[in-house]
Amino acid sequence: MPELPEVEVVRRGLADHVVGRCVQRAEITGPRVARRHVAGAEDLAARLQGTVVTGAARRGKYLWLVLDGDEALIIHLGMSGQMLVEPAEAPREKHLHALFVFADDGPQLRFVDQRTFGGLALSPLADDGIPEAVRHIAPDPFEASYDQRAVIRRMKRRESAVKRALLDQSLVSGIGNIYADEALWRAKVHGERLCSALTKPTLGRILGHATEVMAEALNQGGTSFDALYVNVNGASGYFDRSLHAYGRAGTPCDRCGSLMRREHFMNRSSYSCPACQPRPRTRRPR
DNA sequence: CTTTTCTCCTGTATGC
DNA sequence: TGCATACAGGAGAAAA
Repeated sequence: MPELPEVEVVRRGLADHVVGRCVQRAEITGPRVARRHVAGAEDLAARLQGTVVTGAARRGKYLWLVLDGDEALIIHLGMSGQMLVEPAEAPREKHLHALFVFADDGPQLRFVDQRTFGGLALSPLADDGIPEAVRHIAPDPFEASYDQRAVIRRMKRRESAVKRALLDQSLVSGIGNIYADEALWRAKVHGERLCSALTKPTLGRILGHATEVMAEALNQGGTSFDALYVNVNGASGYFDRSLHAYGRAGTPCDRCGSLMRREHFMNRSSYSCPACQPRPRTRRPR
């Protein structure tokens, strides 16, 4: 599942293979992929025609192509989205939702998404380089504007579980279920403990571990890049052997040997060590 | 305002 | 073999 490191790998691929090229024609297939583009799929395709891609940027899990320097094509990969750079004669993928043909003779850019949680939209770029449609997302830990002390202050005031806060993209962006579990394992904290019950140094350690584990994943994901295939499988394909918590239910904790457990939280799975990460004593009110 | 739940989607795995 | 069900989960709308 694409979280920040995987999305960054895709961004780098787009920077290498798409920036500097002029869109001759765009096909948007079906309304769902353009559901965040209020004017609709046809409007999106029409407005992409003739634009020049001048940059590829990212905040958290949001990715965008800068068009002619003043507009952004927002790309969200959702759960299963892929950006593929392929020759025109490559067969159409079953779940192909968007196709970009460039004015040069180079390869096409395709958006393929099995579960269609992802999508494309055009959004004006603000002065700070962030598209309007991404403004509600907080900076991710690798941005210059990221202020960890401010994030800690906001977290400390929250009465919700710390894992919920880690997954809240308006607090800090880029962290998904996998890296949240990894950060909590490294920090030896159970995800259902309340933010307000943790000390600021502990909250800082958790955020630091989240940043660290994403940086490590990015280092490994970056090596997997294939010139003609902008990969989205960084976590599942390359970093998974480095995971200590996610998907490890029933296997020994890499730190203490206790058998890792799986619990359900926020309609998804959470993995943790019962010895290193004890549940909070007082059950949260429902 | 804050916090939580629901919903969107389809391929894969599992159980009866 | 076939059918039903669980699961994967990001993010925004809706509800509390």
